[in-house]
Amino acid sequence: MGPLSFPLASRPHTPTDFPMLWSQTFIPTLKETPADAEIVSHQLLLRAGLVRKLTGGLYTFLPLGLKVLRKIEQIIREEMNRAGGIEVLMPALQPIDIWQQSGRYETASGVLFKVRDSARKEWVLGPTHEEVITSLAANELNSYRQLPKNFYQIQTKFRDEIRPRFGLMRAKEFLMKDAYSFDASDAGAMTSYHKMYDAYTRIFARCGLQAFPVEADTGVIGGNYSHEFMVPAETGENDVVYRESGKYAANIEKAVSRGPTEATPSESTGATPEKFATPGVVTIEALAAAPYGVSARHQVKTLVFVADSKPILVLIRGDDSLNEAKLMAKTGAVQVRQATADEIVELLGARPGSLGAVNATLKTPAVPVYADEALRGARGMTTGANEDGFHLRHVEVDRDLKVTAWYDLRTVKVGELCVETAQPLKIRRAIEVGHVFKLGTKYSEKLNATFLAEDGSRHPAVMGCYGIGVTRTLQAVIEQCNDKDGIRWPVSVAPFTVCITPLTVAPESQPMTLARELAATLEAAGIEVILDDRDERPGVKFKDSELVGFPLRVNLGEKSLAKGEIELKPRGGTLRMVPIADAAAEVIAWVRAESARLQG
RNA sequence: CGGGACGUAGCUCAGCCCGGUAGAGCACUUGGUUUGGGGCCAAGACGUCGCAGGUUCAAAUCCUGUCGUCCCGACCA
Repeated sequence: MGPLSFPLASRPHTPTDFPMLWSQTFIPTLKETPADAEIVSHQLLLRAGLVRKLTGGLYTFLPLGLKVLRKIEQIIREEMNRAGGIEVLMPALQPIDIWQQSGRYETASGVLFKVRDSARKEWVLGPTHEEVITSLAANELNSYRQLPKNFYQIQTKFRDEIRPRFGLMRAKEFLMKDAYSFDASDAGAMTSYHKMYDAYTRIFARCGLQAFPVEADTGVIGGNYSHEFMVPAETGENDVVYRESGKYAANIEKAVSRGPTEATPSESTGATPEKFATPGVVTIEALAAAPYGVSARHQVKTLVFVADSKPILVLIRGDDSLNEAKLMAKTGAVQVRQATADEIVELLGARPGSLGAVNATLKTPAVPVYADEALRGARGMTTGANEDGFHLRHVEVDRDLKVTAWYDLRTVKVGELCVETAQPLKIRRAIEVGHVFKLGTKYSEKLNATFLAEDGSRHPAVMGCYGIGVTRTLQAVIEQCNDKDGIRWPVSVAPFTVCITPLTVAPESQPMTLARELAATLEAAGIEVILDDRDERPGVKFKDSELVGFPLRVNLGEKSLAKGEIELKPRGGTLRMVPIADAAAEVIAWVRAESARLQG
């Protein structure tokens, strides 16, 4: 210790701070499953004493939950830094003017938490930070020489979720890593995008998560450069369309196929549209049933939407369902909602169930009609007559309807064929843990984030944004790594790697003495240890350590110690006896091997 | 915002239909016993039955309202 060494108010842990004693921290495990937790990861979050609910969508992180969160954060930091990210921290409280400038004060109003200060001035709690970072860039990034830059932060986000659910999965307040790249060119933006894509792949692998990139909806911004990182799980809120063998995978909002498995009728009868009575028939199913027997495939479903305040008609084959994300993306509409019954009657003169777009039956021929590609060339179709209780048959779409534009608007179904390979597609549920998105110049233009190029010309920076739900990732790990006994943490994110469990805890007893020595040795080797010093029966300690999910438990009991042995019990693995003298080395070797498996 | 379910001890729940002294298990406290997979025995503490109003001699129980929670849907940068 040199003359400049002095005790710091806050110093790193020293061996005297260790080991962490179970009795000295706070791990309130629950034997029974809390009634308001539906999915296994939410139940285990509560049962293992990681979090407690304050109220719907708001959670307190207890010591163990916080430790896991910090470990995930650290993995994210390391990989973001490795990929050239620069860490910053932006305010959660934001002025509304930048939101008005970007246009999202209106379009995002559904999720914006708004607050007022004592002067009654309005502010928003940030659900995301494009506006803030772009304001910074507008002031600070003025030359192509400063580009590219990729700023990131790990920070609390606020979203006024209509229905928070599943614990941390969808919360009103949650921890997010968000990053924003600024490039001088489109090509540069693509490079930044791919760097983040690769970083995300490594991050989730290091967290022990099986997460897969899938093509994602790009909404009004368009383009093909958006991927979501998905963790397969039945409890997820997303549907992913994928090909068993091969690379294609897409969010169902974006997914495409070669079309319906059964062809659209195209044989002409030569007949012209004929009105027939269908009293009380207001569903596809009813028209398909006796006595009408018009199969769903032979029907044209007519939907009325209000897109950016203007009514539109959307046509889908009767057995298909509309994909609203596609509708918004293809029409460029920012806000789309289904028309109300009153609006529909006003527009078409009939109530839902008898609607159609046959030109001759439209009161207002000027209303735009968007039709799904599957209806191209359709003949012999049946659709509503725009008169309650009547339908039209012998409808030929090309002849009888005026379609403003044809788009792919239908939702892909299981078994349809991959566009590229013609192999059948499958669908499964998944949890979205990350999203990479090439933004282009939408925000840099609106918030004036421009730079001077080498030739003196001024351009908006080309942006990308990249998010990881940190708290959601934590829960996704639990959702993927558990069994009937509890959580099975990957070593990389486990709150403690090793749980040392002396079966008698008298201070001078052999199990406790050896436990302390082993803990010190392991800590010196950089392994995080918790020592279960509680005076509980072995069964209680075993159950608790398995519920919480420490990767390796080391049992020190008088019986095996008498035989010169210590027991190693990997979580979910088999018990192994090792000589006392070899125990530390065996544990270190085990932890190194496990850690190596998770290095991305 | 629509549909459904539920609010009783720290937790899981019974009691409610058919109104009449507030219950069980787990957890907690004390004592004893036990000690390699959530022990056993005994004693104890813990409740304005979510809240407000109404009906009634009498309300956890019936009625109305309200707040909260969970699920399905709508919504979701």
